Amino acid sequence: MRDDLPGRPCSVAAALNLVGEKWALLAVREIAFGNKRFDAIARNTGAPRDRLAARLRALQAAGVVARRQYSEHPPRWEYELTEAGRDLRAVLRALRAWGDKWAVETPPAAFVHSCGHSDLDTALVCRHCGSEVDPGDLRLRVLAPGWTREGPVSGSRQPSDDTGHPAR
Amino acid sequence: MRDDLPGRPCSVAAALNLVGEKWALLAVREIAFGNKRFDAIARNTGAPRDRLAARLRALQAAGVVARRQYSEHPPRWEYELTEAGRDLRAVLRALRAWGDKWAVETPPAAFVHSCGHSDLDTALVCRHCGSEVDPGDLRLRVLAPGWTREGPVSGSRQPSDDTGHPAR
DNA sequence: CTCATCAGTTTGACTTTGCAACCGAGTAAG
DNA sequence: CTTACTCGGTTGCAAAGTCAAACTGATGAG
Repeated sequence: MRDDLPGRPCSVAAALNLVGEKWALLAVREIAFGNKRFDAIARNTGAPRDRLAARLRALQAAGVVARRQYSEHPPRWEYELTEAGRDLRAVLRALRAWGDKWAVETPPAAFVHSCGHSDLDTALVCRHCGSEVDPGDLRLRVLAPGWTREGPVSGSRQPSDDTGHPAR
Repeated sequence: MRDDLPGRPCSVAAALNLVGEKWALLAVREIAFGNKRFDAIARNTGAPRDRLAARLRALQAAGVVARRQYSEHPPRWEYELTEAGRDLRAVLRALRAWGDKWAVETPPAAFVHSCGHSDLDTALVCRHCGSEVDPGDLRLRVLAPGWTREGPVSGSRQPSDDTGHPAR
């Protein structure tokens, strides 16, 4: 949507630009739980109703949720996740795992995998070599022109420094 | 830290309470990249310096980053990730994957796994049964008393409704 | 002496948020 | 018919958060 984000060009920043506002991910959480109606989302997230209305509109514009009328005569709407919204469940899983470990004493909810074990415990596996991924085995490659891992190349101005003469 | 969060008791909400403020995760991203100094973080995230200072203090209080003096005489500090901060890289990976797919045209950065392939592609595998986890195979179990997947049990007041007589 | 670096803080304008009340369409009870 | 209630929001306003730019203060380089 917006490309004029400050700082390093980054998918994380771009993602947060769409779903990083307060209450946005919690609204997605509730819809993913199957609570699709405005009142239920407001009650279960605790978000102020006006903020929630604004967030749901933004999420709709970002293509994360869709608004659907499920009753004509008492005019009623519900929100559902688009494919992009369903993909956000991976982000919610990561946040839940981190929060279970570092932000709460005892987990207020848990996932059960169909294999039967009552507590989901997962490993991240590289599809190419089949081995579990250790964060230390990852090397970042910066593809954005004018940027390195350390920052912008030697103080050059990013926006439209196409004058040809060296910066500074 | 804070338990008086509004809405459903949830590790996702608790996690966002600690790292969900604007710029917090981008600061963690930069520190994870090895850019530990205040100026580098400010430049590479684009965050206003006052906000960044506030976020770094909050992250320090949350135990996500640590502030270390690396030079005495020109008094200089650097930030580094604690174990909790390093665990946040999983959240950043999930956000990056989502952003790569849904928030940008072409990824501005990519991870290379030590196995040699230039683009990281991972699968989530259940440690118990060894098979890849399909989000549809997950069932949520709500453990928090007084709450179900749908919301609080029949309109009962959450805080200290231990009177014994039914609500409403 | 002057300029630059680093790590912030201060200032003042602006934007977002939270809260409570309200609204309108429709349903339900008396 | 009147009153009350549900759903899905909107409105008004004060408080809180955010922004960009300038400033501070310690130090070191030329």
